[in-house]
Amino acid sequence: MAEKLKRAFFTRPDVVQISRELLGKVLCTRLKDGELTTGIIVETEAYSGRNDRACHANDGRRTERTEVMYRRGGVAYIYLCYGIHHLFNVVTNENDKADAVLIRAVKPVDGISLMLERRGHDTLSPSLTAGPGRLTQALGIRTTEDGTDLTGNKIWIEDRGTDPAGEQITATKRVGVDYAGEHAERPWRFYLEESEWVSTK
DNA sequence: CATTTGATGTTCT
DNA sequence: GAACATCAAATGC
Repeated sequence: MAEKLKRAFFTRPDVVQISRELLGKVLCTRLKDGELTTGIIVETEAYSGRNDRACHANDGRRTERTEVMYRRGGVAYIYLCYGIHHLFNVVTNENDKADAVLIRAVKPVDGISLMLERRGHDTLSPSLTAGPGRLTQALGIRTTEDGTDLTGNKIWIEDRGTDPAGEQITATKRVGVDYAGEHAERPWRFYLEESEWVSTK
């Protein structure tokens, strides 16, 4: 039943559509300790490398940090936010088209005890994985995994047949990008309306 | 409760 | 120096 998403899913050109389709998919990690941790994606945001001032790689901006966004879809773009938080993005589109989807929240599924340990929590609550900096800590994702191939066996995404119905999906403006002017108003953030595991509503 | 503040790497001014 | 795709702890009602 569970099927790992293949390269062709990520190399498609419409990052906004991919962002919507990632809701209900399962983000999985099996890192150094060898233990599986997973969560259902409940909140995403789309960023386009062209004509989107909210995107780090907008209009061909190339730095050491943004270089992986220019690679072929299906790799991880992980960067340090505010010097503290490791934020995980899925790179999409073809080579030199710097699009990406930020994963903002997941609902824990497998390896919950390890996720609690990584976060220093005693009990299960939305603060475990609701938020882009929180879910990466719970899943053990760090900037050292930047550029990881998502068709490999360290970080990947599965379709377990848990896709939401269209009416469960809410589209709003993206969080924390007011500096992007009119582009900040685009409804490029998607989340599952009835989920408790969304960062903010 | 709500609001403020401290943490701090990368990028731009 | 300042700003930033954030979070948790402290402070103020």
